[in-house]
Amino acid sequence: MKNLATITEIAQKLQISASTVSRALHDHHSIGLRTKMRVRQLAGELNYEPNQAAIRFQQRRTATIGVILPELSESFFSAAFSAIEDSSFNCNYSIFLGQSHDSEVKEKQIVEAMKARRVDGLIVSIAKNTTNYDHFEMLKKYDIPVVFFDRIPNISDIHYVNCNMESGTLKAMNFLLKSGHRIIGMINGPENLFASQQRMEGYIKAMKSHPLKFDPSLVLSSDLTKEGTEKAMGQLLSLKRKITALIAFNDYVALDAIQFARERNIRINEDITFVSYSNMPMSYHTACPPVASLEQFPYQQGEKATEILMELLNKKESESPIVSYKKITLESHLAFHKSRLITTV
Amino acid sequence: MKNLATITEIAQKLQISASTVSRALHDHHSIGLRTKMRVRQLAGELNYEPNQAAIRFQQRRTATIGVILPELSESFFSAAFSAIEDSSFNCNYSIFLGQSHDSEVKEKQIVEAMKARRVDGLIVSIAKNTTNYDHFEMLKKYDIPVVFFDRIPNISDIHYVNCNMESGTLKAMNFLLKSGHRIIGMINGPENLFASQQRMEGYIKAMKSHPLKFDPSLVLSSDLTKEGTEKAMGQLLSLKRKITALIAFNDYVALDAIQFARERNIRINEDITFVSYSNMPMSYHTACPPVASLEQFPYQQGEKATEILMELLNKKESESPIVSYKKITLESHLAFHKSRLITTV
DNA sequence: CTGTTAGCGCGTTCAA
DNA sequence: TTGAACGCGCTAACAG
Repeated sequence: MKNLATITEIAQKLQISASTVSRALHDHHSIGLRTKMRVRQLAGELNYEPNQAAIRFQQRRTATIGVILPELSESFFSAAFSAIEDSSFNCNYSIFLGQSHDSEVKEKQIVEAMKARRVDGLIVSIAKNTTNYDHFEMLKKYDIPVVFFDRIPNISDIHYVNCNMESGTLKAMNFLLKSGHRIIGMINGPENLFASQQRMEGYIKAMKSHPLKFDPSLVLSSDLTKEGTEKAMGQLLSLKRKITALIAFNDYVALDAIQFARERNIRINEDITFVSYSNMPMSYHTACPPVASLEQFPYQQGEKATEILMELLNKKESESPIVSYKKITLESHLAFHKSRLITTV
Repeated sequence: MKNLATITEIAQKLQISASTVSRALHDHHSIGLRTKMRVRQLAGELNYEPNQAAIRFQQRRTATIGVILPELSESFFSAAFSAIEDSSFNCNYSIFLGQSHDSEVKEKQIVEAMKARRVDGLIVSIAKNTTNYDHFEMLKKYDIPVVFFDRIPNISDIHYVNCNMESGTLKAMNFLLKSGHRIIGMINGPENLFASQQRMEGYIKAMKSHPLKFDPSLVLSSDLTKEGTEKAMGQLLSLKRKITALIAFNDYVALDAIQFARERNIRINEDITFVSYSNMPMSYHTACPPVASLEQFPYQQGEKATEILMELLNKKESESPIVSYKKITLESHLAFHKSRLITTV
């Protein structure tokens, strides 16, 4: 059984030609019912399965998409991946997955590897420090479409899916402002991320529209490491203007900031109210979760990204030139942790 | 640039044969230095890259391994995957990843898809309810080696890497017994999992060797859902013999059990001391983590599994028959959460 | 309705 | 040191 049956083998045994067998198996209209039956019968007996390697080689497509993510251990990304996996499974696409671990160098290596593998298309959430996009631009020459999601480059000629972090931040800010907070700190992410820029804009707009003065010293940025967050938090706490609320780049940053604050005997969500992004499920079990977190719909983002990519791949087949870039932006929404049964502190 | 350069193209431009080009690029000894240089020069100019689809088709190998896991959102599995990814990247293998989401049906589908894709080998951690292993057995006929890790079937003719959960449980039990606990409950996992059976054995051995009577009513099993765990926990709490310690199948089960207990005003790690398995990093931020958790070394398991698979794939090439099954068992070790700075309750 | 032929890109004999 | 020929398994254009 080691040597799998081939179309030629079936053809020989049946004393017909390989192409007839091929057509029979594909239910081609011009094949006689009798022949079809015979072919299928034998194919079944021999346990025939098409050699996809041969087909893909011949068709010049791999029916494979590459997915590049920063970190699977972050629940946002594992959820997004699940969506991509499910969607592409339905379309009979397989997935090559690579983690950049937030390194631009690794990201480039993965892109190279995927290009060499001739993936049909790519779905990407960029590393936190990626500032140069040549490795993606280069793919255009090879006709490999790229769809970005969530962590998207701040350039215009790309396809993407993301969440509107500006309006999201506005929602978070309005909630805090309505609760009476006036001195609101922010630990933002790396400045090159579009999502960071949007958070900043949202922050500024909220302050100005209230209207309050925008104090730039209240907005710091973390490199998303524990140390980076602690440094930012330390700086914020040492300001003369004492913050009564803090917006953190995401739930992981919030966790680090909260722990840092607790170690300094700050009462979480009393002395300082915390709000963050990404609404990870684990927050439910966490000692002191932020009061609220902006839901960013990882599953939906993954689904949409796959959808767009599939569209692009179909267009490619029909040879019509790509006219425009697909851009989808979801509205995030503020999720409160009221469901928590356990109150701590 | 859409049409990539081929070996034939280079050959034509250089007025030599394709095979010469092929050999030149492979640094074959029998090619003249001059020809080699010319070929490489032009290959560089044309941005030639070998068409891996063609090569793999011709070599009858895909240089791809399939990885099947229950859930990427569990940190144990995302860590293990990272290891597999890193290791196989170094060996120039790509990875098809599929999540079973703990469904036996989905698992079978993925195996089918991977077989159709002709992966060279498979690394698998089985779904919690998988009791029938035919879909893996069947792969032997196709000469596709499978290496299991962590969640392994309880059958003998397989390759695997796992942690010794019997001795691990012994360690956990001895810790509890030394601390004075006599009535120790256990919420185990599904009984078909070998790891569950090992936990049970460890539990019994610890009790008997102490010596104490083994009370079967103290050991329940959860289907690993929140509801399943709560049901088990409810049953344990309603026993006449009141437990003072509990061993949970893993940190997620522990989280659910702990929350259930808190809702009933049980003081965690005072009224009941919790110990669990898998030592997930997030426990650090958790409201009431178990006192200790057995480290199961996901990264090492992933590494070892890949190593074994690579060995098998090399052997396959050299046509020597597989004589024995590779089995690696790591010793787990009890990790205490003393590093936690935050004490709750 | 079916067979013949050709070719996808590459590596690998065998011959020169 | 090089070239010609072949085949991997399949599909598709062309020819009956």
